[in-house]
Amino acid sequence: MNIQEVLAVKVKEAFQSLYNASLDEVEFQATRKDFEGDITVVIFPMLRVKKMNPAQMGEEIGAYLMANVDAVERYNVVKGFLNLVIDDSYYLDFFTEVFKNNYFGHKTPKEGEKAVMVEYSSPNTNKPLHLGHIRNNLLGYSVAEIIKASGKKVYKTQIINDRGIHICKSMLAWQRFGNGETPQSTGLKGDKLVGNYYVVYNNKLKKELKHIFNIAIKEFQEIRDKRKINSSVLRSIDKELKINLIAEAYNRALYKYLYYKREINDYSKILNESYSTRKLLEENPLSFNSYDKAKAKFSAQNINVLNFIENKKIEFPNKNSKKIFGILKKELELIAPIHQEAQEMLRQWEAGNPEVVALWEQMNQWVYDGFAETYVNLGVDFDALYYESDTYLLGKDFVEEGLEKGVFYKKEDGSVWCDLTDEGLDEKIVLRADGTAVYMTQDIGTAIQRVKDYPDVGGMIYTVGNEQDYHFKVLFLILKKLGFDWSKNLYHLSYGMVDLPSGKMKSREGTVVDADDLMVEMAATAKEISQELGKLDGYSETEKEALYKIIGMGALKYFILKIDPKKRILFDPKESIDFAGNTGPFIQYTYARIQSILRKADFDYSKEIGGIELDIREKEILKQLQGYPDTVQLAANNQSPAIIANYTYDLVKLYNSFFQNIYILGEEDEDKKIFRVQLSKKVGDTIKLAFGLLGIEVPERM
RNA sequence: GGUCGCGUAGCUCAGCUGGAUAGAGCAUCUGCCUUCUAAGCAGACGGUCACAGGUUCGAAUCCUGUCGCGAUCACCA
Repeated sequence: MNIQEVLAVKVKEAFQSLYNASLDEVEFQATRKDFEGDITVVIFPMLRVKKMNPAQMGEEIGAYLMANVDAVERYNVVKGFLNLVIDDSYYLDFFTEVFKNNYFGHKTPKEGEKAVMVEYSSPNTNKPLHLGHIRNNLLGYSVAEIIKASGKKVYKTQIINDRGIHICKSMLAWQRFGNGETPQSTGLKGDKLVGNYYVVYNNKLKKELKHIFNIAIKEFQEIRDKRKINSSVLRSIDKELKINLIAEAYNRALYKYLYYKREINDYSKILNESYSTRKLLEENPLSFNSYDKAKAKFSAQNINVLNFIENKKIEFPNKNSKKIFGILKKELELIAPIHQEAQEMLRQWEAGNPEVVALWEQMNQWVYDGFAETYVNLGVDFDALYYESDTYLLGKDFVEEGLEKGVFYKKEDGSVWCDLTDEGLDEKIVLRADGTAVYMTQDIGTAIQRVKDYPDVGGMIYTVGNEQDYHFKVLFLILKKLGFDWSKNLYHLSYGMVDLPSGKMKSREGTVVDADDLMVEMAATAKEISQELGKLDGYSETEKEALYKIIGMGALKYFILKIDPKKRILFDPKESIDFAGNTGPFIQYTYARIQSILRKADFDYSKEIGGIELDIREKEILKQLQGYPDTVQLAANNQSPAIIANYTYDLVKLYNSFFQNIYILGEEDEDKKIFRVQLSKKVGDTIKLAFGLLGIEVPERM
């Protein structure tokens, strides 16, 4: 029982005996620095039960406590606050009790209790991990460790998004332009190589669009010439007509582009924007025959631009043609030839085309090898892996079941929906008209599969960005409607995006902070600072390099984890992450200082100490240490590593003040000296435990 | 436009289920390495807690509205 619990009982007792009334709750807070005392009882709420002057009540309760509780040494009353001074011996007793407990504050799971599954990372396999993934990984790993320490069994898991159009884009670009490159032949990390081809794909797409766009402008001009629409006429015609004209221009442009691509061997000329369409037309006059062939081929596999746009029901601004072109361009992306090819590849993958599957397996393997390296450097791990290629068909059976139960309903076209309007949400599709699974179907299936695979799982935590808040709200509701008892223990650990000053990170545009690069940079900065300070005499080069990594990662991890998960982080690559102040290295430094003390304490400091007078700073540290178990529980309940980070920082600040103002090994009183060494050890151990929960290592020296 | 989240010192962030005069770090300025590691310590400066109402003994915290920023509102994942 901690002091607060003891006092709560006694205050209730006092209230009963003084005023003959019972109190439900007693409110405590830490005493403000300006007043004498260690813990404060707030009197105000008690006035609801017994009306009287709060100062007088404080006096009376204070007197009762002093007479009846050994630990209460003195008290004073300020307005409605009863400040209690707790006896040194109480804190010393607490300390001797926990000093030998190496896992003070951490609990081990009870037999037969339900486990928690924590999902994090879950990357796409078409590009390398970036800073956004780092936040995800650090959060997921840390929350898993915190929940473990709070006394629950935890499984760490991820679902690897190894299939889909995005992977096909990288595959297509590699097949087309890769010249058989491999990680071995290029010396590139596998995920980087595959990521490069994702960029290649997007560049090709951009070029295609630009060219179609250029042709479209010319077509538009021709349409205007033919119909004699000059600028003033164009301005005056209504929006609908204008859109139709522009769409028609696009339609023609797309056909022509496809034709060139099919009919002309070296169509790279077309991709050269400086090459005029008109000149091309002169050199390669379109015969009706070939044009129609191209058109027929195209129409067979695509709807035309006009239909496409009509079906999309795009809201156009009623402004100038340029803006309309802009919006059309975006929509055009989806029907661009290269996108069609990627889609075709996806169809072949789903049909099990051996060549495509082999390519897919090879490129994914490259990515997995690359990811494995990144995960090792990040210091995260997993107990169970799921692959989307295995799970994307899951969940359909449960849709069937849900239909029978009346949880879902079928629309005329055969698609299946869940009506969530009662819950204030919309209707949500759970199965396409053609019977194929959507994102939601998969997630339903995967959740159920996981509980099947791990029957002791009683709840799950999904570490996913806050852009998917709605998705998870719906997912959890659907699982609840399907009647799974564990659905009440599903949480979306929703975290804020990591943004750059220029805005969102976009892999396809290359504006990302690469995870591997960042980690290397952090270690390099740590090296720079360490060398400047030059305190590492006697360390070998390998030892030093290992240390730089520990410090660099400490800075990075703490920088990210100390921030409340739900808040977004603005990361400016130009400003380096701090190594001084409220940072990981500051806390690591304190740990290293403590180890230095312990190395020098070459005497037996194991004996139990009592009866000494505590310095105010020692007392503050003891109070902070006493709060560690509650902090772990609080962090687990709130799924917030930031709570652990802030706690550790406060502890370290108190310790540094103690370290710098009071002699430890230089103390003459033998008992005090031993106690101070013990206190240092305990603080060091607690730093190590707490940082362990954040996935941050601590160094022996720095 | 509907829904959700955020808004605290110049900057980055704490502030638990409402409690005393709102706290740290960075930056700026003062001191402190002749006994344990100065990535530190001691101090100064810095606030209309976005704004306006409400709830009450008491509001940064709870409620309502307004403004600003972000996310989301796909038979994409």
